[in-house]
Amino acid sequence: MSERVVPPAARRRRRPTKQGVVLSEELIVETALRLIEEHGADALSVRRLGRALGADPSSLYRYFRHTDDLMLAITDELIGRTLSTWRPTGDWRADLRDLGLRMHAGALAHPRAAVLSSYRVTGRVHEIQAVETILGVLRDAGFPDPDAVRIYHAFVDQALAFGAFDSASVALPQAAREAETAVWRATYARLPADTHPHIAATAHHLVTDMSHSSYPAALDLLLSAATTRLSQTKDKS
Amino acid sequence: MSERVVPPAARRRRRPTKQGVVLSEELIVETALRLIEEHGADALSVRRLGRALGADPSSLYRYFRHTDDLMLAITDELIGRTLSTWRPTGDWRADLRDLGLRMHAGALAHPRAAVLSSYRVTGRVHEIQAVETILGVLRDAGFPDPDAVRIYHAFVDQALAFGAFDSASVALPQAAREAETAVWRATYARLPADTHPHIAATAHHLVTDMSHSSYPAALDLLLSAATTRLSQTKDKS
DNA sequence: TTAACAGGTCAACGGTGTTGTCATAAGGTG
DNA sequence: CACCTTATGACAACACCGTTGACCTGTTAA
Repeated sequence: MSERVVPPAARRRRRPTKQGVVLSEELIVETALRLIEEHGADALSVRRLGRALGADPSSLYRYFRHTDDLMLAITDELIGRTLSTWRPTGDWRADLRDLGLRMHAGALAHPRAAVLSSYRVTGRVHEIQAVETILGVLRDAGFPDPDAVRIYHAFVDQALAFGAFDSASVALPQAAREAETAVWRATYARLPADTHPHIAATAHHLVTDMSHSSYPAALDLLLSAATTRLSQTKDKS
Repeated sequence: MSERVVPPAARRRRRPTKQGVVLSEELIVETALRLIEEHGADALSVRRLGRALGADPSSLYRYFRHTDDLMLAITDELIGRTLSTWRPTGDWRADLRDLGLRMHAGALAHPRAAVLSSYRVTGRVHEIQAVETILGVLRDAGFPDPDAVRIYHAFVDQALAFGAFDSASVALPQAAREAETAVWRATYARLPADTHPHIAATAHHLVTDMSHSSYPAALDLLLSAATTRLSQTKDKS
């Protein structure tokens, strides 16, 4: 029992399950994603996944050591989908802006999966490819290695963190989501100026601004700070 | 059974449990927090909490409708603690930096609660107080209202998003957490330079940098971009 | 042709949140 | 003081969960 998972390359004996399904890593990941999107993050359990696949739950342990392994495979699949259509143009700032917005949009397209997976380090192919590409964009732009790594880290984490953060709102039950947007109109917009002068003075801006994601603004702030830093670096040399 | 939770004000008959403990909402929240701190994030379950309190698990349902209710009560307690000791000094940039770091640290101190609650808008007193204060800091610094709101939004969401993001790693089962840090050493640091030149060139920086939170760096980038914007605004007037 | 074994199934273990039911002691009332 | 109401704790049960050891069988390579 010490090792029941066989590397994908060595898989050959593809016996169908009792219900006639031929399992594979891809099929399992695909089905898991569908399950999450259709029935919520809580719907993902080994038993339910087995049922959805037409296989005994324990069969899945031939493909994944534990649930966490499966989660990582799902995550990597999502990273791959996000990057598959992105191509850097040579303008580092525009490229990173585009990529950041894509990552954010990608998370929002699969909010329930994003909430579970955004913070994981997979060490799988798609992730490695992404790291290499982004680092390349920054180093080619002229950032010294320590800056490149620091900005890479902040950039990626910001995109992932906001992706998960905004996904969490989207994944909320509809009633709860509506209740939260109502708070800005019903509570904040009605605070009297004598007790809460700053909120009262900006109430109009708050109501319109708080209903959107702040990620684009945060991303632009990060990129403009990076631009400033790069020009300072070039002045010195 | 439609309503087994009695509002705190109406509680009078404080009968002790079999083991002699007198339950209360405060005691339960306190014990839950202690449990998380002492035995890790996974240690919080209704059954374990009941055991720690010396009460039957089902007794807790007299105080909280479900575990999520308990989670929110814990979160509310934490928000209060985080803000209670912070006082703005008049230096807007230093004040926001301090507050951001406090919010982030507060989340990390109770990761399991942070993950579940960071993205919620409560509209309660502590939250309103925080909004008013932060907006005041920005407007007093000289930011025009639209900028103040935009920067406020980005600042708060970034602190909360990174708080939840970094908490998620901390809340991971220990084995998974160790596996992730190992990935940087075992996988990324060993990629050959001919296939992954940028990773290979910065491997040393990656290994040291990726094991820390990037929030302080992201926070500084945001604040320095805001500073630049403020000076541009002042030039025009 | 046959032997090895990958990959499926089955049953079980110890955990989880949650609820219906019951017992009882606390507290108000006369 | 005695009585009645009921808040609140305890118990048992339900339906799940992830995971594993043992078993069985069809596929494949020799």
